[in-house]
Order: sequence, then C-alpha cells, then structure tokens
Amino acid sequence: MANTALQCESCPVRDRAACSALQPDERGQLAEIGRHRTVRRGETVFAAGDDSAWCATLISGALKIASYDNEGTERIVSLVHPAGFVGELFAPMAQHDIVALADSRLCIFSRNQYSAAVERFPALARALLRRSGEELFESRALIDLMGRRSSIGRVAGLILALGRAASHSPCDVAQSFDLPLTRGEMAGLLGITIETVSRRLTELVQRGIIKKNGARGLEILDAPSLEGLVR
Amino acid sequence: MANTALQCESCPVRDRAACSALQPDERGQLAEIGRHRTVRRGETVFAAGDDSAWCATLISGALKIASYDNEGTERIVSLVHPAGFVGELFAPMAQHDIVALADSRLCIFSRNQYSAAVERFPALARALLRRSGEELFESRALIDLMGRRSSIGRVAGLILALGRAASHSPCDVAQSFDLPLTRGEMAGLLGITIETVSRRLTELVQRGIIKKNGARGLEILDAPSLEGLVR
DNA sequence: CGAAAGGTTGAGTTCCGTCAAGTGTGGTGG
DNA sequence: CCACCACACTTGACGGAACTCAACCTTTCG
Repeated sequence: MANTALQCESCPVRDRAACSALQPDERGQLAEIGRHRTVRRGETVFAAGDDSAWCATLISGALKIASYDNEGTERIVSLVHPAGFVGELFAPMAQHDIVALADSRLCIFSRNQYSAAVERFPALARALLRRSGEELFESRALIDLMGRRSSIGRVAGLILALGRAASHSPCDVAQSFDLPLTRGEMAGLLGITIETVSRRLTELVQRGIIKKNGARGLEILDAPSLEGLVR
Repeated sequence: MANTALQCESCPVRDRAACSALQPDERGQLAEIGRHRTVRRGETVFAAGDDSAWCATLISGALKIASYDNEGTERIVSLVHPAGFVGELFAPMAQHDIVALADSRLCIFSRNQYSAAVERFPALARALLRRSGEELFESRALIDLMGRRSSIGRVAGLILALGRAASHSPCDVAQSFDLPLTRGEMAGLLGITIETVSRRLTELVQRGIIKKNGARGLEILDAPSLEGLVR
C-alpha cells in the first residue's frame, strides 16, 4: 500500500466524483484529510467485518464488492468504476469484501473525518445522494439481469453492461474492449457457474454475435442481436 | 386517489422517515408542500416512463418496485416498507413501476419542491443519504439471495427476510406473520416460477420447518433449519 | 521453460421450467 | 344464505437447461 498526498488538479475523476460538487476552497479542505492509495489486482481494499473506519473514491481501475458463502463460492453484488464511492458512512461495520479487479488508485478518507465534511458541506451530501441513487440504479439493473431465466440472456446483458462501462458515455456500448472480469467473476455476478459462462460465450461466438481477442479481449459484432437476447 | 392535508403529529413513521431528521419548523415547511394519498392493493403509484415529477414517503402498507419483460413476466427489484422513500430526485423519468402490494398510505411531494427542500435543509439530504444506503443494502441482500443456485435456499431466505420485515426490529424474525406477497410476486422477486415457489413451500412444510395458516398465513417452526438452508 | 492459474469442452445427472389438470378461497349477486 | 365465478394456489408428468465432475487446452509469469 502506497500513500501520497492529494493532487486534485490532475485527478482524472475531478469533475465526476462526489467531491466535484464542492467549491475549490472546500475541496481543498477535503483534500487535506484524504490520501492516495494504490492497490494491485486481487488486493482487498476493505474486508467484511472491518469496523468500517474508512471510505474512498475510486480514481482509476475497478473494484468488486462481494461476499463468500461457506463453500467459498464468490457472490459479487456490485462493480465499482472510477468516480465511484465505497465505504459505509452509517453502518458500524463493512458487510462485504471490497477487492481490486485491476490495479487501482483510490482516494481514501477516515470515515469520521469524511462524515464531518458531509455535515459541513451540504453540497457534498447532495452529491453523495446522487451517486447513491446511481448505485441503486445499477444494483437494480443487476437484479433485473439475474432475474432472467436463461443463462444466455444473463451473459448477453452482462456483456452490454460491461461495454457500456468501457465506453465513456453511459448510453452507448464500446464495440471492442477488455473484459475486466475472469470467468469465475462473471459467474459470481450472474449466479451461474464458470462452465456455463464459458459455454454461452462460445455459443455467442459461434452465432457470430461476438468475437474473442485472446482470453480477455472482446469485440461486439452484432449489438442488436445481443440486445435481442436480453429483452 | 384521495388527497388530504398532512398531520405529521400523528404520523406513524414520524420518527423513522427521512423527514424526522428535520427541526419542527422545517418539517412544517415540508408538510405544506406534501399531501396524503391512499392507494388500494394493486394500484400503480408511479408508472415506468412517467416524467418522475413526484416522490413520496410510505406511511403504511407496502409497495413493490418492478418491471415487466415483453412476455409480461414481472420482475420485482425492490420491496418498500413504511418510512421508505420512493421516486427519483435526479433521473428525468421513472425506470420502474411502483405498485401497492397492500392498501397503503403515502405522503407525496412534487419532485421540484422536494428537491428545493433538500437544497434548503441539509439535514434532509443527509437523512435521504442514510435511507439510500439502507436501500442499497437491502438491494444487495436481494442480489445475494438471487445468486443462490438452489431454489430452496432462495425461498428460505425470502421467508426469513419477510419475517424480519414483519417483526419491528430488523434483527429478529417474526415467528408468525402473513405473507405480503402472492406466489407470483415471490417468484418475480426470486427469479423462479410460481410452481417452483409452491413446491419448495410444501417441501418446507413436509420437513416440518414451516406451517401454513391459510394461503397467506405462515408460521416458522424451525428457524435454525431455515437459516441453514440459506447459508 | 515449466508451473500455476484461468479457460474450454465433454458426458452424465439433477433440478427447474413448461404444460396441464385439479383444488381451494374470497367476493359478488341472485 | 348460498351458488357461482374468478383468481390464486397446488400437484403431476415430462423435457430441457444448467450443474457436477473430469479431462484437456491456453495464457501468463516467475
């Protein structure tokens, strides 16, 4: 774990993260209580059961929020993209593990100090409220995906969601991108097995709807068909 | 739809809803822009595609937030209990239908006026942030439930969740309560079919874990077994 | 270069969805 | 008050989709 002081001026999410709602001097005050932290893929940022003394904004990379049942099966409840906020401001302890999907940079704060900033800066509370609403929306989109009966629909929906996350505007889907998830993580997200994910992906390839470039690279050849499988 | 002026003093959720964070005079100002509305079971409170000009706090009863695929299959993404808040403050239009599961009373506000109140009263923003966090938590609990491979685990988990909602403290589970959901709604929530829900319920009865009192009444005989099926 | 992790493919089995018939149950009107 | 109807729920038989187990292949990294 590496800590360095904040440099908001050059921050890639400076006008999308919650802190972007603040006035320059307010953001300066927030910057004083925050630190940068870098984590490697696979590293746990916060662990379930921790006293949740920290919270953070993701600057770059990607995170997963997950829990593990007693057989060790991973169940992912959310993905976090840059400008996303993680950590509980109200609950006494973290409910889920938060793990880096890729090498990532975060801006971390002590929960108490951040809470105090939320009290002091109403604009920060409103910005977090907005983010929280977006997270809830994402969360419901995932529920919608998992509610599908067919595995092909789930996989197709996930590809579209990941494509949307890869493009910078949330409306359109990147045509070619790298999957940020292993097959196991895709399975954990969709509530199916690794083997089924693999089989449905090869089915989509055989039907000419997608193309694989190596294990992680993916190209969408026929977006309308993909949409058709989801609805 | 019946509209009446607000009477916060006698409101059953006056110290749990978002507005409870306000000072008396602030709450008075909020009360002036709100109206009561009653809805019957099955009635749609807000419809998907609406311009989302309204938001509301649920006073009594219960709501579901759902969408419907092109075959008409219902997919429920959330249940709303008293003191819950519904409506989008930021998104331009409603994404889901919001339907009454039981006869319900709401306290409704114009979105614009409520937004203005959120700007004016920072405590309201923080209270909504807290609620939003709780909704997110519920939402993730549902994802966790839906991620289970076995239908028996899903049904068991749902019974425990409904039992927790029926008892007034969120920690312990009511031993005997009425299911607020039809089999079809339980199926829509869990991503399985009506028939499977029915079969798993009778299985639980045969194993002596629960007891049915009429179609809706339910008694938990062996809570530890139920917990065991979930984990 | 070799090991380990991640990914694919196949065969067999189980579980759930589908279709269909039948049994309550609550509400309305004769 | 009871008959009837609509709706919700249950149960059964069957087929197919997904899981399990196992072997094999590919990519990555020390």
